[in-house]
Amino acid sequence: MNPNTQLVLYNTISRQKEAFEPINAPFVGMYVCGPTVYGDVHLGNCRTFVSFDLINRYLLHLGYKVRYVRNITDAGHLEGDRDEGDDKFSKKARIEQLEPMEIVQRYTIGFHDIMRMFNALPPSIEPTATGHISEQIEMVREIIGKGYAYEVNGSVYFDVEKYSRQYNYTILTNRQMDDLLAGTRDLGGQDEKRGRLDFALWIKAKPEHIMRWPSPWGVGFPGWHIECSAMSSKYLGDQFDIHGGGMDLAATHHTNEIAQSQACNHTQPAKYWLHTNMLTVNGTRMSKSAGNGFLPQELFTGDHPLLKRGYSPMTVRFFMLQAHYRSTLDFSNEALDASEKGFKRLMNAYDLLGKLKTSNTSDFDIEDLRARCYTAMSDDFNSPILIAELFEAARIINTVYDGKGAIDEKNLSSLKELMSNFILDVLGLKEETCQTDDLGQLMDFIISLRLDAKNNKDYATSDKIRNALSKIGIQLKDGKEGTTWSK
RNA sequence: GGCCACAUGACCGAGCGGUGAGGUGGAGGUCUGCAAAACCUUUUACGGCGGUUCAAAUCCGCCUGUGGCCUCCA
Repeated sequence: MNPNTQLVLYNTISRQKEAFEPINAPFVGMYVCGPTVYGDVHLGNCRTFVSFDLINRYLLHLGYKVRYVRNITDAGHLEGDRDEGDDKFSKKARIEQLEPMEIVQRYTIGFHDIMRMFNALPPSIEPTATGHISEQIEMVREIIGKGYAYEVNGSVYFDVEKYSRQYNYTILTNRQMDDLLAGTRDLGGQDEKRGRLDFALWIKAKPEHIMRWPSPWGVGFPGWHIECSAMSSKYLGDQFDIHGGGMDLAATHHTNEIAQSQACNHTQPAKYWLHTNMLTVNGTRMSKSAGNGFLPQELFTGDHPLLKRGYSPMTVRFFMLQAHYRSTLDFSNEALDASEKGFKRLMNAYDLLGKLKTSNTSDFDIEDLRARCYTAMSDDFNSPILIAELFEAARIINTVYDGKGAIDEKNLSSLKELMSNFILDVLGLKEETCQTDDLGQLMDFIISLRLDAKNNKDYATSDKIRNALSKIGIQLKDGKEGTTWSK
């Protein structure tokens, strides 16, 4: 690693880039809001988790001991406007004739499968909301004890207006309280909330409600935001380094998390708040409600009206990493096509590293390139610039391979380390072609047959072999050193 | 309606006060039996109108357009 680069990251709370200084270096605590597992994760969800995978990987690469906590929301979030209606799990369960926990299990496994395909490292701890009901109840009790929440009819609400007199409720979004109030609808007569901005910490369960737990306020289930506050403080302490999630969570979910933690512990839960931007389709945010989302599986197979064809998981990951995590990224077939070719080019160069011949002199200075890679990543995890630098490395590799440039032992060795560090460890990209030994030997044999034909000037046969292989997705490349192939 | 972002070449995307980021595509060339791949050259853009500055894609103002949040969402 390069100790000379200071990592800076953009903190939503200050709306500027700040030097990253962990509370207890070399330990770093990072909490990321995970998925709600009542349905398949769509590609937009995946983008956030790939972004935080990059952040996690870079922190690890820099030598930090990261405890990465990402929750699974499997309870309690309500649908509808006024905390009415079924919870998502029991509703979905009724549709599919399954137990709520069966739904949770199914989609949790699906989520893990997808994350594995994207080559995302698993978090250190992946707590579930249903597994931490008592912690949530305890936190609600404390908030009531501190005077920032009140019970009505078996439900508990957070008193936002009281809180906002002592703390800056809108610290994350910098909104004015008056504007927030203007944006809310009138409270109906039946509403139990005292203030229109108040939100539920604990909700009384209706008789038909399946997911329910006993509490000091009766049988019910936790509100939307309390799980993250309870679980983050349990595993990372009342104050930790990084809290992350999608930008859509900042205004409501994270704002309320901060309020809960402040009210309970009188501390800001996280030092740095990181928010990833949305994936868009034709300029519009991909979301469940807009119906413009598609599933990773559909993207891989190409089985979707918006898709011309399928793209591999690593192509999609590379596509995501070519944009900065705080920018929106617009999805299109053309953009995926471009990323696919770029990704192959980069990985092809990486493969060539082992075949390079060294010289006594070197036309390239890898040290300088290496420094630029660290500079890019340390500037708020700027993976697009890192990738641009890696393409420069690819050019060097290809030039040397072509015999049009020289590299010495020392620079080649640092080039190998650089490529491996950044492509594999930091960007988390991996080879997708499974070149088994059997296939390799078979290909060697076919290539030797074709070489015989070529030597006999039997180009009809040599082209026939090449065309046939091309049809099954294997490209032959005749070079000075002989013929190579790739899938 | 309120608040907040963003507008970059054929496309995707960095940059955010002063040397053509990069990828894809297009054109030309080198290599090759021909291809492919690779390499070289080329394709020099920053929504509009003002302003600040020796200098602006980059700062400020206005306008236009798009999007996000305000209601579950990564």
